[in-house]
Amino acid sequence: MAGVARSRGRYAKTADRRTEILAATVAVFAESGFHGGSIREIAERVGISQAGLLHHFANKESLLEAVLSQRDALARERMGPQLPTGRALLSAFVELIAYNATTPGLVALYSVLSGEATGPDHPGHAYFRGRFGWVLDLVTEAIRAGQRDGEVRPDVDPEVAGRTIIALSDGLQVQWLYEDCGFDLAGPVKAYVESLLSPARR
Amino acid sequence: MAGVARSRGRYAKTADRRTEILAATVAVFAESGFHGGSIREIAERVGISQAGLLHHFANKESLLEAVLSQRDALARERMGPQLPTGRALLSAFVELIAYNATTPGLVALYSVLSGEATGPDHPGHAYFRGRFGWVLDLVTEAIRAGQRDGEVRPDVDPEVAGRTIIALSDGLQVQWLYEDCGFDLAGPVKAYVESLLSPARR
DNA sequence: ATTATCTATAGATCTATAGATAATGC
DNA sequence: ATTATCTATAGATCTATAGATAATGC
Repeated sequence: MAGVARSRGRYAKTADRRTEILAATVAVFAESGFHGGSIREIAERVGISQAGLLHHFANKESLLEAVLSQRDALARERMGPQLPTGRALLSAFVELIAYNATTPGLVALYSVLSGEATGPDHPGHAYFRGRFGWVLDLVTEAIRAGQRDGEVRPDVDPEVAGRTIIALSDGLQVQWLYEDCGFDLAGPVKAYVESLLSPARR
Repeated sequence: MAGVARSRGRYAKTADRRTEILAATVAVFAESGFHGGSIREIAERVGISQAGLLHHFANKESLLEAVLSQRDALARERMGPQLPTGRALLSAFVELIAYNATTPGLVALYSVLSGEATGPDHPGHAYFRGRFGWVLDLVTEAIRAGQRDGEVRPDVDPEVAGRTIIALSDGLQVQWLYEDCGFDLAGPVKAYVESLLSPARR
């Protein structure tokens, strides 16, 4: 369409500013949740005014979306371009939990928001619902593949074991936060995953 | 002390009113969390004014305390006066999860609040921290007792397995809420607990 | 006479916008 | 000239209190 002004684009410092804002958002939502945390608090930590922050993110929900998709991008980056399956995916899952233990802030963000967003009216509800769906499919399918290849014991129910791995990981992270990161987060997940493997392959 | 007026006590209807208020509080906190839910919303569901509600509970934190201790009282009532140990306690734990599946509102209350209260400044933080502590002790000790009696496999690490049972239960409840109660909540817990038992005793 | 409940409101947030000023970069 | 940031503030909550009225029960 004619008449649509082309914008000059963001200044050089903007990318860093947005990164600072997202880091503060993670911290505030991780401590207080979406409802409990305020834009003002986030702005204060960044050292700018609340209105200044809203120049970069239109509203509170944009902050939530940005913080959730940033977390996904980071995880995807860690996992590489294509996901493994079978036993290799289960190992990658365990390693991801071990990696999570190095970023307690992100663990808190995930635990607080996934609990808070359980209600259907929460702005993060659809995100987590979708996430639980595809993660379960991914893990369940990996177990099936592992069974076809003889890596995973044939008497394992793929869906039950898939749910167990995910629930165990999520539940442990909450425990870990209440215990001030005082135990090996990945240990129990590793132990459970190993119990699924065929004896010969362990 | 002299001069302390003795109060007449509550009216007959008060107990019921308080029960109604607590039921609405469970529903509201379960949907929106402590920060996201408002006293006004609770009062509205009961059909009284907000100030009328605050005649029965001094403030928002009192509502939280009341709702948490009510949940504990209910669980204690279900478990009976003295707790079992060993294999019997593990079975009781599985049955408790199966019972939880009949009260989705309480499951949501617990999941939302335990996630939200992960931050040390949340008014429910101390409660959940304490709760995670004693539940872990209880389950870990039961596994040790089970091993002494030959009910539980000797190669099981009691603390790791204890954490696993608790994390699995908590994580499953969150999954279950996102999937609209669409799977057998206790199933995976039962399967895991059985995997801990000595082969001869299964 | 005491408890239960209501209306009204103070005081504290909190989100988001309007409009002005400062900084950046074509 | 456009972007970034600020101050000021509107408008919507939300919690909790003050003080009045209605209901209950000694």
